[in-house]
Amino acid sequence: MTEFSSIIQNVSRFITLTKEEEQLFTSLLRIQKVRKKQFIVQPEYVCQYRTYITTGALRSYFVGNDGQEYTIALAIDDWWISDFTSYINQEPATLFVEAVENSTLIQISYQNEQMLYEKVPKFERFFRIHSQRGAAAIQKRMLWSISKTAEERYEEMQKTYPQFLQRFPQYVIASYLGMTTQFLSRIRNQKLKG
Amino acid sequence: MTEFSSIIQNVSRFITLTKEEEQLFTSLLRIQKVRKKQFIVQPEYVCQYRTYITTGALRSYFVGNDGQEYTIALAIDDWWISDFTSYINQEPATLFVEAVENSTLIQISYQNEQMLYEKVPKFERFFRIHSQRGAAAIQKRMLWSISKTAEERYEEMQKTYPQFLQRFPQYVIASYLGMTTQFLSRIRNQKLKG
DNA sequence: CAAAAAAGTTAATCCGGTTTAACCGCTTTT
DNA sequence: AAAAGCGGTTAAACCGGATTAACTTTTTTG
Repeated sequence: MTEFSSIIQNVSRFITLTKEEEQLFTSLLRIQKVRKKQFIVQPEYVCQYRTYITTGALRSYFVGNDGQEYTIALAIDDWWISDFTSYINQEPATLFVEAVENSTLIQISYQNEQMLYEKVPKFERFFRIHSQRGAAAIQKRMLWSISKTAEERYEEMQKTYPQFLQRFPQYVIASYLGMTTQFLSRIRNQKLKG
Repeated sequence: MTEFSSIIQNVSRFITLTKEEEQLFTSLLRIQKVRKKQFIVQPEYVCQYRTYITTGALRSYFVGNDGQEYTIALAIDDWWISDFTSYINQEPATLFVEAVENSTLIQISYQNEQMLYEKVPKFERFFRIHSQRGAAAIQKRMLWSISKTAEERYEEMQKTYPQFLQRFPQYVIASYLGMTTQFLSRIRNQKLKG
């Protein structure tokens, strides 16, 4: 039972590791504590790490020319987060990734990930499956964002990720769901009444 | 120079294959010709194949309860397409995948793909990178769909994939861009004027 | 603990894009 | 060659959700 047991469990959903492989893997990781409101990725800097959340809550978001925030991803305990586009292409980020709560993270650097693939090729499989699932999730979200009303999107979130509604402030939820805080407030209110 | 040379080139962007590996790979593929308007995936049937387009044009789309079509993906020569969610989880599809032109496809079945991973683990890497890029592309599209106006989305498409505007009919483009054909028509018209 | 800043609510007004509907080519079918 | 069907255009009426703005509540900070 170490500080790495949760990430090893997470990885073990898709691949099986020997003790030696586990050790090699964890030797390439670093533990990072961040405080609420701290950024781990900022636009124009290359995203250096793939990040796993041991405990806490983070979000990634984009800021448009008009200053409006668009939340791309929400993540809590046992989820992964990053500006993946920046990370995989090792190019400047376009997103912020910000801690919404004080959090404990486990990170792997791009260099170490490449080394990991060489030494334990199984991880190609892990991240393949992980990326495929991620792509499916984003696609579903896109489909919802273009085909459902604001109210339906809110209801879906209530049903699928009720924990998120507790842990993220309203303005974050609203920007994740693609609506204004005012409109979200109206929806919540008329659901209480109606 | 075989019927498989284009797919091998495509795969060789990310991994290097020996002659034997190439042969093993192509032995697991099948070639499929489809005519315009034919479906290769339909809702409720499990998507059996990952599909590479040698030549032609296809699209995947979702039909809402109201009967409205939402185009998820457009693909032409040298692109991959599927209902990936259905394929990777081997669960019933929610999308249609339809040929927009007479097309020549190369397909790998789910079973054969698993066998390929066993015999040539490099393909884990290929599909990892492929999925990561796919996820990045969908994410960008989602960001555009929530943060840009209909006109900006059309202009972006004009800039990024001008070929698509030639090969897909207007109503497909409109549903890909998340607007009505009427509104797309208006945009195109007022851009001509001025 | 007070003051200031951030988060959330409520309501009036406004607008980007949909809906509805009529019409015009072009293909396809018979 | 007529009929039918599909893809595309145009325009009026309409609506979901944004904008603006004033206010209340909660959280953060000195």
